[in-house]
Amino acid sequence: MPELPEVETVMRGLAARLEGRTIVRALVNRPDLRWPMPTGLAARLTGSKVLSFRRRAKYILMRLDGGDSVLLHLGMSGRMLIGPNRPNQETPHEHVVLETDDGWRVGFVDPRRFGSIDLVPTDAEDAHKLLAGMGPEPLGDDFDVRSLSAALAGKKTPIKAALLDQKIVAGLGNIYVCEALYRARISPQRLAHTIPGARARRLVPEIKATLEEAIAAGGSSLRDYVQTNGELGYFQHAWKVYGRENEPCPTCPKAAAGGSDAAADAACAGVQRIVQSGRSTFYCPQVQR
DNA sequence: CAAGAATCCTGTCAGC
DNA sequence: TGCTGACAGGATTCTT
Repeated sequence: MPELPEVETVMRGLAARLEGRTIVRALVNRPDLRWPMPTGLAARLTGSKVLSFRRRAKYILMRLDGGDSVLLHLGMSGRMLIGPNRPNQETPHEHVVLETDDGWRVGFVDPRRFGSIDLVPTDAEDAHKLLAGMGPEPLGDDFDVRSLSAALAGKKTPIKAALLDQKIVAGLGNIYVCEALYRARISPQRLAHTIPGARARRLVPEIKATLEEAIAAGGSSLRDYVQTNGELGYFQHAWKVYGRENEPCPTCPKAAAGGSDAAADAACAGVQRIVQSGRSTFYCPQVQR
């Protein structure tokens, strides 16, 4: 489930449970996820104290005493299960398990195994191959109209694809790109180099607002997530276009609402789904230009 | 070099 | 009910 807001939510849940704790036992249940597990991972984790957490793009960094950080990516299907440590708690696809000195258990579950885990020196986290070259954090001050405009200048790819490119902005995924483009009234098919200017001035604040609202929604349900099965947040109810193919566009007037807008209603066919670079895009051609 | 396709893997769900 | 195919929130690697 993980785009930036979900990763942020997961990171906060992990921090609340693990910061300051010592890992008394670590299980590494398979030799690889997307890539081979780092050598000596279980040994490095066992006995370590967890100092702090950080998120970078869709990655979680867990700092350990001793100078290493664990670099974690949830991939497409990764979840963290947090609960009291009890016997016989095997869960399918639970690839890594941490047990704490205060009797808690954290499991990394990832059926599709697109996730990854690595170790990186804490003082060189951002030099890791997976983080080097990453674009600005969308919620940071470095991401603004100027920086986005510069990154999009001359790009002939559709804006949808450009925003999914982590080198341009780090942490957006398919859902939030669709939502932010809708809110900014920009067609996902518009070429990226036409965005700088008025459109970038609309887009940047909508990206930030969409992510902030989603984090607020995910954070509110953190307790549920900790207690049960990893179901996260309730922001999905706030999606305006994602996953809503053929549903009415929330902006376009509806015939039932009055009748005087019949012409506009006839022009709006509702939310459309198209495929761009192999992935679904949801948008309203009437609203987004 | 840039842009799009193929790829890794399993689970779920719609349609027959 | 069971089978089949499409599709899924990612991001690297391979082709064009």
